[in-house]
Amino acid sequence: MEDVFNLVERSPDLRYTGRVSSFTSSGDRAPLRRDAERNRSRILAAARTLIAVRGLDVGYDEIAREADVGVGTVYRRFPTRDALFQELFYDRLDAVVEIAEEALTVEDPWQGLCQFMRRNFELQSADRGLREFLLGRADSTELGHRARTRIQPLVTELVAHAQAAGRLRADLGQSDIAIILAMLGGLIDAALPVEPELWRRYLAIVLNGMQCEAGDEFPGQPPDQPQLDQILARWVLPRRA
Amino acid sequence: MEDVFNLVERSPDLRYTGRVSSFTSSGDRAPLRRDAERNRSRILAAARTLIAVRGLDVGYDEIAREADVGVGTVYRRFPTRDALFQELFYDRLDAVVEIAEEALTVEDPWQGLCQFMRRNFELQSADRGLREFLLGRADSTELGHRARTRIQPLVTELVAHAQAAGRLRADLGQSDIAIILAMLGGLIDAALPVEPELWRRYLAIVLNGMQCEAGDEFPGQPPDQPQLDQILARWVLPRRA
DNA sequence: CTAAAAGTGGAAGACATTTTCAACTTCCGA
DNA sequence: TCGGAAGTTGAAAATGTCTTCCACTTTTAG
Repeated sequence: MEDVFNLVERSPDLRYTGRVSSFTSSGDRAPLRRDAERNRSRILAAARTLIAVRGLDVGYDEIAREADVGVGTVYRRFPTRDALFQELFYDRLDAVVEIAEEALTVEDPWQGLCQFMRRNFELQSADRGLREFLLGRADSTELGHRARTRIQPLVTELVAHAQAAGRLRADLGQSDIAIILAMLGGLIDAALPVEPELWRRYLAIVLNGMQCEAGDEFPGQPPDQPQLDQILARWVLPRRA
Repeated sequence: MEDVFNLVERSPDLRYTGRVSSFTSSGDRAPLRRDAERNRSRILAAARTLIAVRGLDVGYDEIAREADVGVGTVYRRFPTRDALFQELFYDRLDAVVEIAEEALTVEDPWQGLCQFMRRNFELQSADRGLREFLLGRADSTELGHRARTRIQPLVTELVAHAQAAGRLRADLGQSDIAIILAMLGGLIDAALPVEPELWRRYLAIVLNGMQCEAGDEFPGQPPDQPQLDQILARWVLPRRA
């Protein structure tokens, strides 16, 4: 049987592997005292671990405890949550972009789209914070905006190719993909500790439904950009600003 | 074009229409003083409105203000949130059951299943609290348990019929329906104020994917009962116990 | 080595919400 | 009508976070 969705083979591991702060958007910040730099790294390491497991809502006090540092130090270094997220997720964006670019090189454009979605979830399964960030902060922060402008065109292209190849239904748009990613993201959150691979099943169902072969026209339209932004911004309502 | 999903016509309105506390699970409680009874009704009415719009997380103080009653009164009457939810949602269950039973009488079993899902969302669109209750409290409370034992067999039957008719894929189970309902429920939450009917589009996609005609076998298995319970219980993590 | 600058910790204050309770009010039955 | 049980109220205590602040420590430059 042809594996239409390419859902059985696993992708090469894309989890975070090192490099805590070598070069980021704020890589040009004023140099810190040696002890301060050390603490900064410990805070980032602690935050990375905690946020990957428990999401964006972990308290500063908990990060401080894990990093073996006072709360005040965390506030001094990252006065806002967004400053922290910026450091944490800046380079993770490249991983997503890479996934999309690689998917564009796949011979069969439909397989490419499937692969993009699959790898996306494999990446996000390992990092709840990243998932919440990409969904909930879609456009509200500097980094969120950068994420969108880098990733969205690639998705649009993936969609167009798959449609040109006659495999993806013509009445689907780039924003439909975003919505579907968000829908399945919710499932990952809920199912992760129980059955971490369950999303593959429902991704397969959805992909099956997106193919050309069968069915009537889908009701409604793909949401336009402002709608999409609003919807995504509301999806994971972050308790803490 | 045949309207496979029957997604265009709207169902008759099933919103809550009256009867604040005539007979419920605790309909046999000791009689209250007249003023107490009146306050109780006002609290329930206020809570119903607020919770339908804003979800299960509205504070007691806000309910009290809306009901024009002291906070203490709310606590006296409903010492736990679950006691309140019990009153609020007891009869809403019947609406869901009714939807399922009606769907079972539809001639084409596939149409029946589609209709069940569609009406379910129409009901839940109007009541965010109900949605959160049905998802998040799946089995943790008395009423939640009752909900499951009443609704689940009906869904199982709907699924079996649709499969016997050769329209629903054989590798789908009752619990898959539950997961899909939950996935789309998340979308409703996010999209309601922006584009309240958007869920119809993605329901159509999913239903399309669930039909027999195309595609390989779906990976994995439908989750079993304990898995499903855990997953649903985690889906909407309620801030307040 | 020393002094100033930079950095630190964590108690205390601010805040938002939940829960209790003692003084007060209303209702019911005799 | 009246006594007392039932009910109400809202201020205050409890709770759980988030954020600030300053006396103290560490680093660095000279």
